[in-house]
Amino acid sequence: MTKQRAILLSIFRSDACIGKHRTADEILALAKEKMPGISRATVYNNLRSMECEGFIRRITGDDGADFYDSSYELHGHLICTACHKIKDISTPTMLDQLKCISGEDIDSYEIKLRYICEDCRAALNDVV
Amino acid sequence: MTKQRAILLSIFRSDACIGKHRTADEILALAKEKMPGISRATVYNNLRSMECEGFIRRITGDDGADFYDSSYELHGHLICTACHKIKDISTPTMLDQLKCISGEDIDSYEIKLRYICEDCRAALNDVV
DNA sequence: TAATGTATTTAGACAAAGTCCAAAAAAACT
DNA sequence: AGTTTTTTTGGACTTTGTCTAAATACATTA
Repeated sequence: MTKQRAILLSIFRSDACIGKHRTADEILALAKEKMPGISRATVYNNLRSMECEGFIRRITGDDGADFYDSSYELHGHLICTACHKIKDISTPTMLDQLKCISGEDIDSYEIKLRYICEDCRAALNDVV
Repeated sequence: MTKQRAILLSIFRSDACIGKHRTADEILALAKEKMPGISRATVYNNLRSMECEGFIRRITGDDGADFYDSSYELHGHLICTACHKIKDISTPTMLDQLKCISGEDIDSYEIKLRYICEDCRAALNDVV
């Protein structure tokens, strides 16, 4: 266990990440607070291995950057198309259901739901 | 209607795209066959507007390039984690179900199912 | 704990995918 | 035809992430 990896693990266990969705660059910035000299490559390497090992989950972002999610529990994501904020949504029976629909042995899934969140809807109503 | 857009629309209606999943660069290459001087920016601009208008659907790729799908019918995608090929999967009742689960007015969704396809499974079995 | 071998980190170059810009061209409108 | 609006163009630029080889840190074995 290197110092760099320990820092990254602790970041994912901290309030900065629990229940949130961070880009690699945000994780890099958080890591630099604890270890200014940490290299971008190290952060990317570790994010990849932590993803493979199941510590974190990667969400492919709609435009550009991917996001990392500290929960590995399979779940969906609500994405507001106005403010781009992401919320988790629990989908406990989805895996079985998707296996059933597809007739395949699904290893994992990614579900993104696009909507306008309450805040943005309120803001739009104010304008109109 | 510009000539460039007409070409792009015809590409999406052709065998080169129906039932397939193409990257922007592949679309650019197909467009250049019909109009060698067409600009990359034009293809990207049109892909974006065609997506907004509902002619095509964008699938955010797992690594790097996004894919375009000529069917705008909401459906899921089976993605083989070995060969990266994409197959469509029909999900007719999913939108209602997701609205119900989330309690939100979902505009659209994206579902990616990760699995090992039949061909790759067979190839793996041969090795083992 | 010293020596050795293995794995990880580092900086920076590199690559891929896509965006942005201002000028030119084409299309649409009157 | 003349005017206005929209689209296209080429190329520079940005963002996100990968690669590489040398240096360092870690782990292991004695």
